[in-house]
Amino acid sequence: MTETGAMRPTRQRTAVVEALETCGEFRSAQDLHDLLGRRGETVGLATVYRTLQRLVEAGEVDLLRTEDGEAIYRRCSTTHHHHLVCRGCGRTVEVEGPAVERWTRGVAAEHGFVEVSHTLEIFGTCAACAGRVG
Amino acid sequence: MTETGAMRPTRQRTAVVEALETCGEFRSAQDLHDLLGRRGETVGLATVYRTLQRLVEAGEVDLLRTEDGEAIYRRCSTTHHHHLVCRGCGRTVEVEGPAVERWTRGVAAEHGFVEVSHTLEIFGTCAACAGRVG
DNA sequence: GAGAGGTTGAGAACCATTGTCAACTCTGTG
DNA sequence: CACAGAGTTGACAATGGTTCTCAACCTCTC
Repeated sequence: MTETGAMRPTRQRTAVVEALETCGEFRSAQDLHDLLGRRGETVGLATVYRTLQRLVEAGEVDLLRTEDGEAIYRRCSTTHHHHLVCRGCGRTVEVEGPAVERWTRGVAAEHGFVEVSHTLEIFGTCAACAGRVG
Repeated sequence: MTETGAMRPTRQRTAVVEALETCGEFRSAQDLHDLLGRRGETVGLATVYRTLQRLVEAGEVDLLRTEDGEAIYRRCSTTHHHHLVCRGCGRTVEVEGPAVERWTRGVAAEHGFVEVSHTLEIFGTCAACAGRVG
């Protein structure tokens, strides 16, 4: 366990963060690993997973799951927000919904729940992808 | 493909549905398989998975994912709804939020997205569990 | 530049889930 | 009832994402 340990700056970590930075969309760990390989930056798959895990814990990266349970990651703003994600190309829009936040808190309180958290993601097909197919 | 094919009533399917019915909480396929085994109802694991899949497609069972991506299933009402789930005991409350539905559709439309779907789950600690600990 | 301890990577291990396929069960028909 | 045809089952293999293992390797400090 390295609860509070500093995260040493290594070539590999820099590479992973950079990869996340450049491709602004949600990507799986394996995608990022491939992407790094094609770029010439060899980083072990295990290291990619470990680094992403750390970043998620640190709140610097958002983690969500596709419909079949695969984990996908994205560099995001650190304020609380949700995502509108295109199923086709992965294009992502960060959205905020104060009303929704209020609603969830209200519902939870109404039923006597405390320590409330929630997940809310919107999936759809963006205009570009919808036009491309039929 | 059995798109519209009728679902034949078999001992195994009845058993799975009954198992879901009796334990009202979200359970993984493996849990249900074990549960059936202990009950004396032998049903193959593959069959449990297949049956659950069918039920989800038919909208008779709700599927959601734990934080580590495992699929869990629950017999639910067939109208569109979301869940307020207790982290401690798994107690589940079905909730509806017309305003949220409207909001998600609006946000999606605003960004030119079509074929929109969304996931929204609320996690918290219910009054009983909160009282029990600290 | 030596020591201590975090970090890496190749491959094995894990584990939920899905595929395979021969045997089996239903249901409708003659 | 026998029969055919189609859906269903289950033991087991195969997949595939993710984590573990552990010896070799960096980084930092003194």
